[in-house]
Amino acid sequence: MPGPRKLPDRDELAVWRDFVETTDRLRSRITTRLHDDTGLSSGDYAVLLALSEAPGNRLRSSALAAHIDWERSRLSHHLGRMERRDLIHRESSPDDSRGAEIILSPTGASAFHAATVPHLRAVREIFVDALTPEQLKAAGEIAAALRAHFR
Amino acid sequence: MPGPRKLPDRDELAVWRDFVETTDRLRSRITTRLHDDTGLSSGDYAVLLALSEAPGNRLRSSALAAHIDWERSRLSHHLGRMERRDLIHRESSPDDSRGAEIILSPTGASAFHAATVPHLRAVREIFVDALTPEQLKAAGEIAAALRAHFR
DNA sequence: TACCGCTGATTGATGTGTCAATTATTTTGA
DNA sequence: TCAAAATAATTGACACATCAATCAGCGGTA
Repeated sequence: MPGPRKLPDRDELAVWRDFVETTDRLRSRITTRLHDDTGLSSGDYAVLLALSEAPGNRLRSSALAAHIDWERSRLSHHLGRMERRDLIHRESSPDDSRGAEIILSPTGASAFHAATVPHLRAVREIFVDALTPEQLKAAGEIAAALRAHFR
Repeated sequence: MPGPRKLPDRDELAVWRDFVETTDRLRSRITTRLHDDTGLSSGDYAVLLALSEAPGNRLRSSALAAHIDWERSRLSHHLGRMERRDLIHRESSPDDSRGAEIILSPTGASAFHAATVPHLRAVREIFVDALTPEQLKAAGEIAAALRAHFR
């Protein structure tokens, strides 16, 4: 009687390879399309979306990081690049002078607004339209199962 | 009568966001685990796998790029880093002196062999074990549908 | 054979992600 | 009160991805 299987079998491994490779290309298609259409990276888009939804279009850096689930250092570097392009700017926080407030700039707001429709269109064309309603539902369930397994 | 929908609806968008975010984390978990367990990145692994399976453990750079479906420039940069770590080395091709032969080094071969079991174990634990057999099958079908849609 | 275009591969610039170390400020507690 | 611990954020170093530009060698053709 065999013990618990430790390694994936041939079929499971094939599904894994297909799945990673395909989801990788999927992301790459969408982000390339976003960049070509709008000049924004997916990181830019995530930051701008969060700021757009924030009251006053401003967030503490740590709150922003928590909201989009990024490491602080990643965010810091990214904000530096976005600030150079004038998409956001930074102010020091009045209540805690070690904190920084990130503010959506007019340039950033208009870039975001110009990006949203083309981006959503790309999501529909590249992702949603590729799947049947059942497959779309299954995709949601698979994502949920994987997340639940990330103890 | 409405024309063809152009944009995803609320539910479709929610599935999209869940799906990308989750597959992103999935990849990140697996690659972090691979790196921690073995010192290899997923790029390293892909290159070493291809060389291990090649006759004589060597491939023309262009053949390697085609095999793992990478841009040439990406591969060139990556091989430079791998060469510095002595995982591979390069020779100029005898028949066409523009060409480069990429050769698996002993260090590279043993790193790859030491990595394969831990890597497959991680794939099982993080991916395969998270899904029911039906979900795994659905994942394969979703990947196939997405790829088919990448005209 | 001498030129010109094509191909194989590398390079440099820039953007991105991660880790470890650092700086500045606030909080805690003896 | 004041030194140590905790917190907010940045920085530097490096790996990685993509794009455009470059370089060397091959091959066809006038």
